[in-house]
Amino acid sequence: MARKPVTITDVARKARVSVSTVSRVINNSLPVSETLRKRVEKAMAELNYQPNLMARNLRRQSSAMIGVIIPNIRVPFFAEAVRGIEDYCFEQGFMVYLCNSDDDPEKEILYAEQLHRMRVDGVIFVGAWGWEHLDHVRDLCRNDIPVCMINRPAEDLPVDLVLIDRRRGNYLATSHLVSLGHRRVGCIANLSQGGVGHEKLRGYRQALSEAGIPVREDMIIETSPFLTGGFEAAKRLLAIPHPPSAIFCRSDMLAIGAAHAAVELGLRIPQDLSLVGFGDIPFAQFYNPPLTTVRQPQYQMGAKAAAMLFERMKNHSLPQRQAIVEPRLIIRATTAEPRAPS
Amino acid sequence: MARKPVTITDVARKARVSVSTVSRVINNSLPVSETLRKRVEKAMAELNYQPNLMARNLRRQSSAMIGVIIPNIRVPFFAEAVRGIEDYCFEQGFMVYLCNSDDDPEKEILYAEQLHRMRVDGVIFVGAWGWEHLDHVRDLCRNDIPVCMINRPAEDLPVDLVLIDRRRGNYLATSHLVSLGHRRVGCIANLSQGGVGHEKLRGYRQALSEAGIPVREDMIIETSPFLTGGFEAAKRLLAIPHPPSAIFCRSDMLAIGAAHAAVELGLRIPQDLSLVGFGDIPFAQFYNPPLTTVRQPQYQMGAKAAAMLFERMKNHSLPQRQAIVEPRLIIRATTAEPRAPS
DNA sequence: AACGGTGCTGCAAACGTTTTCACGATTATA
DNA sequence: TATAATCGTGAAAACGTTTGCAGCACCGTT
Repeated sequence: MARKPVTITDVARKARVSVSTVSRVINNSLPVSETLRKRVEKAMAELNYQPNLMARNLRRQSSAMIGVIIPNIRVPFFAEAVRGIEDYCFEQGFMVYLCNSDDDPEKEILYAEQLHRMRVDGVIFVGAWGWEHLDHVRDLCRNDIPVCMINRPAEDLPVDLVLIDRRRGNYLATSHLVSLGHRRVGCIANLSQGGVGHEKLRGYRQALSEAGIPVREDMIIETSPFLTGGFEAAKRLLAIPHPPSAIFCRSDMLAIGAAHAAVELGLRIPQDLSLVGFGDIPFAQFYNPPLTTVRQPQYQMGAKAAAMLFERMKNHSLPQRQAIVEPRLIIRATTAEPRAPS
Repeated sequence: MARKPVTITDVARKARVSVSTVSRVINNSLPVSETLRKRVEKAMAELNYQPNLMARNLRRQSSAMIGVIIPNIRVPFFAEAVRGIEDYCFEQGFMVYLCNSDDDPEKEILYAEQLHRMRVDGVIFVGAWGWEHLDHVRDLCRNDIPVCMINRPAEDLPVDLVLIDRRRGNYLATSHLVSLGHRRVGCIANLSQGGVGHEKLRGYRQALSEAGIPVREDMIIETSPFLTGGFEAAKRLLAIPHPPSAIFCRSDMLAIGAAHAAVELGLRIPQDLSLVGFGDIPFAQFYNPPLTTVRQPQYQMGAKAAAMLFERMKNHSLPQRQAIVEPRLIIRATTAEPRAPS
């Protein structure tokens, strides 16, 4: 029962060498004779010594740790991206500190500060929240902490960006629906993606316009980014007279929520209602029927972000860089021609 | 552009006081006159000072941080439990350090060591892996680091346990199926739950026995804990002559994978095949058709574990304690009477 | 035989905090 | 009026590492 944690000094004493020597064999930073090395290793093993990282990092002025701020780990997209980041960092011998902001700017700011206090070597923000709240990011930059963002704008700050071409994704999804013959296609978007104004849903609007279909604003609904959000939005959408025969949902979670609503209303998918999601989360393929969706290479985006962050950690004075990844339409079984072509 | 991070000394100099005074206003540990306090606060704000946690923790000999080791954040059950832990810790002003072991004992050991090196104030293990690999846990105990485990045995170590009554859950699920009239009830379990030997699936076996149905070992399949695992297992199960008319899956992920296999085989759910899962993850309710399952209060289990850990942190010499939570059967739409009663 | 490497080693100074201790000034008590 | 308690403050010693510097022994040159 070790009451007091064992320190490097204990090891040194036990091995009858100086602490410097112990330190050197731990990090093998400088050569040390075979005899002493053996003695030290033996002592470390016997004492079950684990170096104190707080002390080491304090001295080294670096934490070998990066912070990741996400809205919510429960959302599969974020979980996936996090794994991409993590796996990359793990290979580099870095650890990642994960923070759930719950889509709450207050919490995000709090965590950003906390990461600063921990003196992490870099921070990755993923998704949600937009340009309104950048002060805390600016603070990080001012303190020379490298930052990278996934799917999130950052004005002119010297931070790296990994983005999916959302407009193209929206376009792909919508034009798939109109090419099937749909004329009334609705859209469900979540609020936290920074507004739904004209320039935001451009891909959707463009696909409709190209087909000569006027955009109906009452068929565009904003909602919360969860299953229930999609559920409620779809209920509303399907309640209007001459409801849409197809709905494009800006995330798979929303699409699945919407599907649930449709089934509850006695509609069959895809015969009575076509649905396309966004993301291609693991569940999408296994949904019944399997979900047509726009694939977003989440894991890769995470890994890419980590890679860019590391580059910036090596050279702090890089200008802003962007990596834009291409979405891909995955046609499965929730889309079909409309029943009675309208 | 602050090249060198600002320290407490900088603040002290700027406010023309000693570092001790600054420290005291930060933590308000001791009274300090109004004038000085004002000066210090002003200086801190102007310099955008953030205390260095590595230094503080080193000095304080505590990190205000706990570690959580889970198999995989992508599995909704774990994500949910993590949130329970996190929210509790957040209230207590603690941070949590999250580690994905990927069900790899090597990685788990590595992370346990890392947490030890970081001198976290406690560790929570959740799920997976069993009694074979407890050495690293034992190490933590020996070094007086409090430990709590969720859904995982721990022999006689002085660690707290939060368990769901799995046997009862299995029993509930299976007897629901037999009470509907099913006589050929299969079972899909994941490997990592520590063997499937006789005592392990007791609830399932008991429910069958009570109904006078012999247990058929060829209708019990072990597989990987992912969607694909359930998919493949179900394919095998449904390929045997006189296949089961109902399958109990020991997790919702498995059940959804299995459902996918059934649909692919042209079977309708629940008419041709009844399915019950375990966990009641958020998706279960939104699956099509909504999944009958055994609810496991994941979030609460996480929160409970955190609470027990904190108690142990206050008093390190507690004996082992257990909290056992009750499962509940949630009947939805994937279970029905068998088509042709067999 | 004196000299410049070279290879290991230990001493001691950081790293940025918190906290014990002592000290002077003020106020309360005898 | 002396003495004791109280209050606010600063100096300095930790906390457990890493690392620059210096020393010492040994080696191979001149």
